[in-house]
Amino acid sequence: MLRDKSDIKPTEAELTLLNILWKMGPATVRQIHETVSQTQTTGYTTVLKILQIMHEKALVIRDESNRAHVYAPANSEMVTQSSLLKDLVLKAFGGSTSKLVMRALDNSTSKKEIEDIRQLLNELEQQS
Amino acid sequence: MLRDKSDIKPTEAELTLLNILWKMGPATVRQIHETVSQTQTTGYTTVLKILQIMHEKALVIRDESNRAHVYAPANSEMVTQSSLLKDLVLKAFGGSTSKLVMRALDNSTSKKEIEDIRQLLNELEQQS
DNA sequence: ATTGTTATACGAATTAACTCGTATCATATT
DNA sequence: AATATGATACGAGTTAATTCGTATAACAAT
Repeated sequence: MLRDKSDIKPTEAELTLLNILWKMGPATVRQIHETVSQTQTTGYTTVLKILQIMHEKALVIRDESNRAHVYAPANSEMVTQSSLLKDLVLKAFGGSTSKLVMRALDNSTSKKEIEDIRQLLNELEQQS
Repeated sequence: MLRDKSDIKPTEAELTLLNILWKMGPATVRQIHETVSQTQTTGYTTVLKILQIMHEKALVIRDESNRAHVYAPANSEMVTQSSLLKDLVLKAFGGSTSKLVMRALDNSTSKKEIEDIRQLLNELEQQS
C-alpha cells in the first residue's frame, strides 16, 4: 500500500510542528523550538531531527543558504486538513463524508457554528 | 500525556478489525480472519495477535468460555467515531469543529448529502 | 490411547516514531 | 590565530505497531 507524495500523513509530532509553521511562516529550528517549548518540553535536537525527517518525507521544504536552515511547510494547511479528513472518512466512516459531518455536528456545536455551516451549505448548493 | 480509557485511539490495523466487528457482531478469530482476507492478505496469527493487543488495551472484550474466544468491540462505532473526530479537531483544526465541518464539505458533497446535513442542522437548532 | 486438527500463547524480527547525546562544522569574537 | 558560540549531522536507545513462526494446549476422531 504505497502512498502518493501528496497523501503522506504527518504524525502527531510532525503535525505539531506544521501547525507552528503555518502560524509563524518560515522559521529556523531555534524559532520553532522556542515556540513549541511554550507548551511542551522538547529537546532542541529532537525538534531538529523531526524536521530533518519531515524534509526527507517532503513534508517541509528548507532554505539552506544560511547556516541556520529555514523551514517552511511543503503543503498548505488546507491541503493537509483535506488529506487528513479524506483519510479518516475512508478508515472510520466507510467513505461517507456526510456521515463524518453529521457525527461531528452531533457532538457539540454552538448556535453560531450552526449558522456558519448553514450559510456554507447555501453557497455549496448554488454552485452545484 | 496519558489517555483516558475511553480516549484510546485505535491504530489503522485495529480500526480495520473494529470495522469488521461492528458489521458482523461478535466473532471468533477465524471468522474475523476470513473476512479481512477478502480484501487483504494477512496471516491468521497476525489477526490473533492484534486482537490480543486490543484486548490488553480494552478496545475489545472477549468471551473465553469456549475454546475459540469470541471477540466484540468494547465501544460502539459511534463512540469511536466521536473520539477520532475529537482528536482530529484538536490536532489539526485548532479545536474548531465547524472548521473541520466546513473543510469536509469543501471537498465534494452531493446534493442529497447537503440536504441530509441541512436537516440535521434544523434538528440541532431546535434542541438548543 | 494415539493421532490429527485447530485453538491460543509466546517470542522474535522489522519498521517507524521519538528522543537525545555527542561529534563536527561554520562563524563570530577576542 | 585561538577560542567560544551555535548550527547541522549522525547514531543509538526506547517504545509501539505489525508481522508471523513455532510451541503448546484443547479437543475430536479414530
